[in-house]
Amino acid sequence: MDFKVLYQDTRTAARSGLLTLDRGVIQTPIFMPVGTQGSVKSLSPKDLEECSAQIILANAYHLFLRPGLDIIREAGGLHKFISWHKPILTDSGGYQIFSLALLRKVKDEGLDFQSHLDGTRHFLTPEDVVRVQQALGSDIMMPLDECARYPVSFEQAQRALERTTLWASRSKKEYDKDRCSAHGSPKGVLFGIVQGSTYEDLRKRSAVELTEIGFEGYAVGGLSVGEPRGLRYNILHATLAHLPKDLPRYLMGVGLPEEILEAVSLGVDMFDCVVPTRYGRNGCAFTSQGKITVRNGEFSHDQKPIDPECGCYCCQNFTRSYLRHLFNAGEILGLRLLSYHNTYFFLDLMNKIRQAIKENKFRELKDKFCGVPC
RNA sequence: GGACGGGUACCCAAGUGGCUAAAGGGGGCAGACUGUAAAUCUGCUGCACACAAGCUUCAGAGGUUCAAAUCCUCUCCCGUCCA
Repeated sequence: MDFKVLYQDTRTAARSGLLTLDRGVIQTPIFMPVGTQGSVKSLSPKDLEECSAQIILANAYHLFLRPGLDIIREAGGLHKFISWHKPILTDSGGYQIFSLALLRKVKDEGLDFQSHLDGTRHFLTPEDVVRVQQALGSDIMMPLDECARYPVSFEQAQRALERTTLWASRSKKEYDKDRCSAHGSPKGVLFGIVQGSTYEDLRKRSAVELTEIGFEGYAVGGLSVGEPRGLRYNILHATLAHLPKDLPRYLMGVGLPEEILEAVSLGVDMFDCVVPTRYGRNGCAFTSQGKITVRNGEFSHDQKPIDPECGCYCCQNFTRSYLRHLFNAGEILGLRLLSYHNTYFFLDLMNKIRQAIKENKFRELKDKFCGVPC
């Protein structure tokens, strides 16, 4: 893996660069559409290419439970299985510790959980989780971490952070083992995940400890879980200050367009979020004029495209009136077209961000965008 | 002509003396969604109103009762069956 910052904005910490992986070169800042179960919901790999996706996310936890590693191995790895040949970042399942809280018990040794699908019990160690991701053929692997809910006491946040560091260190050892054994197939890299909730000193400690272990990139986890926005950016800013400047920084699970702009201005390189596809499925579209709920009555006679400034297939061919009709009639095409548009919109925004950084006009872009309610 | 059954809000439909401005669906209107157990979830949906009081409702008209969508009488409509 290689990461090069090519352009540095002079008025903010925003930067643009190239992240080179075995399966492709990624221009940063980048947004990664989320395909938890090996599918960016309702979109085909062809759609994703048309939207100029450079990398997508998949989830090791979900794929481990279903269809299971044997089936993915049989297919020749995740890329072949899902027919997506650009890079894939796999999330470990750390977030599922957070979102499926009722079904799991977190121990230092690993994660004891019950499948949300059939109730079967499983035990996964951080080493297992690295091996699962290696078996999938992941390009960027995330270690098992403990994502604390919000709000959480200092002591609990500290415990989650200590466990995250312990697991990070064990993940790194497991990862190093495999790297020593030489074989020619594409190799994934391993990132670290900073935790520490909204406590600046915990965030600093987490960042420092992970940097000592040494990863190929660093993610900030445990944000956008309900904390106030102002606090979020203070914490993000404080966290980034303790991470290496010459390695990629990934803000996990974020976010809305204005949140991405804010985070880019603080120096974040990578994002992922379910928002474009989930909002799309639920009848909500992002536009250059802000967010609109396409289901709403005001669009029943609106013969304009979702976003007149958008060049996507949906906006070039269909009206708001038709999209609203599709949603009202429960037609599956509606949610697919909106997912397509939203994904295109987010990736186009990232393209504009990169261009603006290159031209040293990022501040102007951000101000223009954040003047619009998202 | 006769015998039953039925007419409840935008639609379907429950309710058979007070706890009913009226269950539940559908439809309509709005909101939420952030490393996806989500094509999901939450509100509102007689009128008026910022809220509260208030006003008008269960085919229509009369009646019984302290109290009626609910009981009685007549009328009008709709279905099914028999002549």
